Amino acid sequence: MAEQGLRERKKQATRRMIADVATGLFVTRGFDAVTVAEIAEAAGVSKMTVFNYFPRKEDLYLDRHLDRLRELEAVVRDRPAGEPVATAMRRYHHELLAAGHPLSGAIAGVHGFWSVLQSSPALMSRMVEQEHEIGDMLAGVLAEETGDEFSARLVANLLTATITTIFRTPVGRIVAGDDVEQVRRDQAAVIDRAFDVLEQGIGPRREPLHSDG
Amino acid sequence: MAEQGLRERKKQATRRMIADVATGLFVTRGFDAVTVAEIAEAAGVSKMTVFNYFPRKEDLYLDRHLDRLRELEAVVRDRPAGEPVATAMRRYHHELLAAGHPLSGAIAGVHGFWSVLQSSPALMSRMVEQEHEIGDMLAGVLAEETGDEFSARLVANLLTATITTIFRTPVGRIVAGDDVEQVRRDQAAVIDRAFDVLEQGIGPRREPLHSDG
DNA sequence: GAGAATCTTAGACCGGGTATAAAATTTGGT
DNA sequence: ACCAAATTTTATACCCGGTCTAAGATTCTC
Repeated sequence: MAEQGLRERKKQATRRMIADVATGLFVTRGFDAVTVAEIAEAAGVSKMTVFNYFPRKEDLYLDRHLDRLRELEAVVRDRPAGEPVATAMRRYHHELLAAGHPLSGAIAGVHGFWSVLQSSPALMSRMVEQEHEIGDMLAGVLAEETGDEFSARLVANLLTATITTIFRTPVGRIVAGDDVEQVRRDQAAVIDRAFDVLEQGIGPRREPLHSDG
Repeated sequence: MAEQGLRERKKQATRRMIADVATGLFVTRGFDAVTVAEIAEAAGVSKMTVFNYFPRKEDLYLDRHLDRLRELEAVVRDRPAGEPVATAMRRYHHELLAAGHPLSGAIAGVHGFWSVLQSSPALMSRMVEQEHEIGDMLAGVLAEETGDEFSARLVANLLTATITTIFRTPVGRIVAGDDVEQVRRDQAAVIDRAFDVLEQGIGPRREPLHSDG
């Protein structure tokens, strides 16, 4: 997989070049105001070639999805034996945050990224679809582990809801104008509160096991 | 709101007529194979008029969404004071099931409905969007009640995930060929299991407070 | 270097969706 | 019952995303 031929290397380069050109146009003029024909021309390539690499226009902007999907899959698959999924996911999100990763949502750059996203319903819709794909992936992995199709689906959907909430909360605050540093500091608590609710449920809080109140 | 003029009554009739004609064409020939121009012609109306009533083609098929949204909102808003949201939602879904309502998902008709839905990515995508709108509505109502924006969002997303799981589980089974009566009998347990997980979380099961076996 | 396999291209084409301005219809007042 | 204003419907032209096709260019394999 390391030693690729010239053809494969050219393809990867072309793919990245097209996505970069497109993203540049999107951030300066907005998603809807840029046509695929324009992108093709600016990238020195034909319209068909653009669609060759990116089946939908939206994929030109949301091209990191596959990487993220695979990473989340690895988080679940490679967790220590016996560890609950939620625990692994919680740890992973704390790591993302500590590393200042864009997907933590608590970073200055999200402003530009998100404003383009928000400006186009098609783009938002595609992102929701991608979140849904994450849910499908999780459901598949969990079903493999436990054999219980229904529980897997349920837990996967709850997990996905938690993850998207964790991501969108800081993004929303930063777009709303909150101080990025402050958002970043708060984010660890956001992660923990979200996973606490996921693990313990939204029902009325139960008294501790050996009640002494 | 009861006594409408002639104009308003005609509009409602036209709207329903167009949706019915469209649905008829969709179920016999598939969503993608029917063009909006065809629908307009079959309904004896111009293409522009179709788009006047239904902004997107997908809305011609998923035209019950607004009703459902308002009903779910009423479930939350009109629940007895002090009752947890999850309790109200659980009760509502049991009622849907007992009434044999299509939105319970456990009814013979879903087969046709769902196969059309599945045949078109655009339709599926639109439905996911609608589920998302339910989440937004719930988040809004809960935020009004508690004032805690973040918790509201989180709970709303978890609730939405639960609801969609409850709906899709029987639909999936019926489409897969399971006996409808059996699915219907199982559905009450599905609802309870789902809400139990929502209320108590996916974490390791805590021992009951005063264990009595 | 030849031929097979693959990638790119031009160009025509389809269908969803919008814009515009004119024609038809309902409304309310008299 | 008629007229004028408001609203709805219509025809038409148009844009853009996306697909199809067949031919041309490039890379691979032997």
